[in-house]
Amino acid sequence: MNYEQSHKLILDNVGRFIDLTELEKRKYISLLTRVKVKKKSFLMQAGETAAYEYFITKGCLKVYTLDDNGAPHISMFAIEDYWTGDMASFITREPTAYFIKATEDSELLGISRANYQLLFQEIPKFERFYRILYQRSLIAYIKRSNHGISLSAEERYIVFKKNYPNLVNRITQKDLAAYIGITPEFMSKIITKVNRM
Amino acid sequence: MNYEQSHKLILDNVGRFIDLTELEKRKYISLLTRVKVKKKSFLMQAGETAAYEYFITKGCLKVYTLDDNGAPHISMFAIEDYWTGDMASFITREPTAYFIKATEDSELLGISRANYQLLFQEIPKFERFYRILYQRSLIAYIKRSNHGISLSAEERYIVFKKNYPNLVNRITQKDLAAYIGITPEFMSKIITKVNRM
DNA sequence: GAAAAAAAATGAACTAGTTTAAGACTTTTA
DNA sequence: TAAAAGTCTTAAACTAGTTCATTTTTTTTC
Repeated sequence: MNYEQSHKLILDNVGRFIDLTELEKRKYISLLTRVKVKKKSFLMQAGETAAYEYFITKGCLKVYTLDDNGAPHISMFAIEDYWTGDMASFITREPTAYFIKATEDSELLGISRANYQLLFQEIPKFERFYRILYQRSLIAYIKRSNHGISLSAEERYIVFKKNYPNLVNRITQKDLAAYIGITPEFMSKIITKVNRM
Repeated sequence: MNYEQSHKLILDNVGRFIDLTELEKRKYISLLTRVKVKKKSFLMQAGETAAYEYFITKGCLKVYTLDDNGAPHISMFAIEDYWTGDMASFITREPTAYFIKATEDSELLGISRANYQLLFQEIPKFERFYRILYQRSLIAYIKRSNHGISLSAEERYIVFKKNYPNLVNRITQKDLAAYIGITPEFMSKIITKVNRM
């Protein structure tokens, strides 16, 4: 994927909520850093401070923590046209607890902490963009945090499959289990059962 | 609680992220509606469209859904100095799935959908206020949605008690169970066990 | 302040999800 | 392209959390 294509993708994404002039578009693009991550390599590791927030132009990554027993808990899969990073660490500068690892060869556009602040000074419209982006993410997370607590594992799997039908085929069952919050063994049973229905 | 006190509370809350002139403060206050809710009565019920977003100046409310079996799942407790409502319904105008019920006599300041939009036109600084408010809420919800999936009920209780030490004594064990995502019977066992430790 | 209603505690029988282990299948790497 | 490493499946024994039923304690209401 070339520069022009990836810039078009991010400008389209931003364009859903705010209108930018040509000059503003060029200014915005100039604040972004292009990043490539090979499959199985890390974009971020626990202990680091998150220096960037990322927009994915190609590929797929998993964002996860390791619990006290060393078991992974995936908090999101990030694919093309999605944003990722650890916002808590990005904002507070405290070390992150997350790993972000590419599950496919991926390409991203990153914005550094300094440029993120600069962006609001130079193009205040971006306060609105992020206000709306965070508002929508919040709605999605409120739903997910309720589902996590009130649905059974089987129901969580059915909801995930319905919401992200394409993603199911791009990730391993093991990773899906770490996202749903169950063991790979039980994930295998659920999939067998649900497909039989 | 009189008008002046409740206005001071909300202006202090807003003042954490943006600075307003006296004129802007008066303008903002003029866009708000004062609401009182008696203990056990509803601020919102499933099926309605959320017409307001609320700031609580006094009291405590629970935000919950009822599942297919009629069992309640509490998604948040809202107390003084917190914001509540159903943002999804407020934004999309779709009917809400939530009930919001006062667990104590409560007082709130509401902003209507029309005034919320007007606010951004009249005082664009509020894009920034909400950008930061939503960003922080998002960080909290990401954490909660991960905890819901990766921690045991006992751990979720310990985390809740640590994060909201005062709230624990203001709500019933039954409501806490509906928040933690377990039965009241198991909640009772966990509390007995944790207090024994 | 007595009666009624709701919340909390306890226990026994049950179910959803875990653990451990082993074999079959797939993907990666040299 | 063979070997190694990782993923998926299956099954038996286990644990966290549920369900149902009963009693005690606390709160609400008139």
